[in-house]
Amino acid sequence: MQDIQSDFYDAENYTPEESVSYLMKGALQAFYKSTDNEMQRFDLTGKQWAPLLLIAKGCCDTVASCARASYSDSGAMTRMLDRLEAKGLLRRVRSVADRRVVNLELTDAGRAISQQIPLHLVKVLNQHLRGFDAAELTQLKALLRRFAANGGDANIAAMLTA
Amino acid sequence: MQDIQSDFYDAENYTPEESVSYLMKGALQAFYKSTDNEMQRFDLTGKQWAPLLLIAKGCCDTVASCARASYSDSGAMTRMLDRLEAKGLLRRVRSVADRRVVNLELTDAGRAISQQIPLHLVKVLNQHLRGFDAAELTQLKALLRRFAANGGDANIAAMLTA
DNA sequence: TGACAATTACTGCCTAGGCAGTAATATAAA
DNA sequence: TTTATATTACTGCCTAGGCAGTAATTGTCA
Repeated sequence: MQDIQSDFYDAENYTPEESVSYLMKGALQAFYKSTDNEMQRFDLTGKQWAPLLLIAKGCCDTVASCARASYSDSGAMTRMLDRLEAKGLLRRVRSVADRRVVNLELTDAGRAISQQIPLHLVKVLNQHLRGFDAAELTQLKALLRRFAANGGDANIAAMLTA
Repeated sequence: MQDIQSDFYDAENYTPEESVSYLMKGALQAFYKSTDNEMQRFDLTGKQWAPLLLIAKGCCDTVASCARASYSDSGAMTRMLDRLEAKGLLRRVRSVADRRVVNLELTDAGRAISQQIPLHLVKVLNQHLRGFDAAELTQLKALLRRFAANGGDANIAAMLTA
């Protein structure tokens, strides 16, 4: 069984400016800067809106499921939810069906903000996609999905439990 | 002057799974997981190799320039360099030409490791690029550059001083 | 020259996340 | 039922980074 794939990068000629991971970091950094500016109106940081939106969209309703949806872990998510709970945007409700589980519910204030978030989030996304055509966006999303899926065993395991 | 660009995302139909930023976060997260595994042999985390490589490649030689090259700030870079200095991989040398500046030099140990880093870094990159063809990689890099460049004024200002 | 602005490295205080545990609970296998 | 395994939320300890402020130094310009 022979190797049919080509190697794009080699150690001798590596430069950060041509590294796809370096460019990806720059792109995501720019996006976070933009969301941070945009979400200041809600007294939210550039990352705190994400769990709120995931909960509001029904993508997750427990600490563990929110952590998985955020590519994070339950420890980090516990503390993020502490901050959001301290701001009065959500509350923890111990599940009666499974007493290990803490169910997450948005408060009225959290729901009010969550309804506004997509408006400003899509504004940022569209801003960063200025000059793109539909095919380019589709292509970018597909390439990112393939890049992520090509991880090691750890990532595959993470995907299986997601 | 009319708006000639189309909006790809709208608030009503937004879903995380189709969001390019969500996919980008997942892709970069997978990459950091891979580098973290790969750099354990050097007793380095998935992020500590980056400043070492930037210095070794001559991309930066002061705290401020390393911070800019890392999309970071001088405060965060000061502490990152503290950790690398504590590991004996680099040293700080006060500049005589400009006494505000601290020049960064790799130690022998730091140089030895830095020479090995590209080998393992390109292994990770090529792994995540499995199944890509050359055109797709070129396209991905170009799209990421455009996405990053479409930031707000803050990002433009950051680019001008970079 | 002297006043002012800019830059550099650093610090404190905060948000954010990874990892290895822990106790409580649930599930599966014996 | 008992035993073993898995899952959940959480905690402590660490790395990592953003932001505002500081003192020292340099550059600019009146």
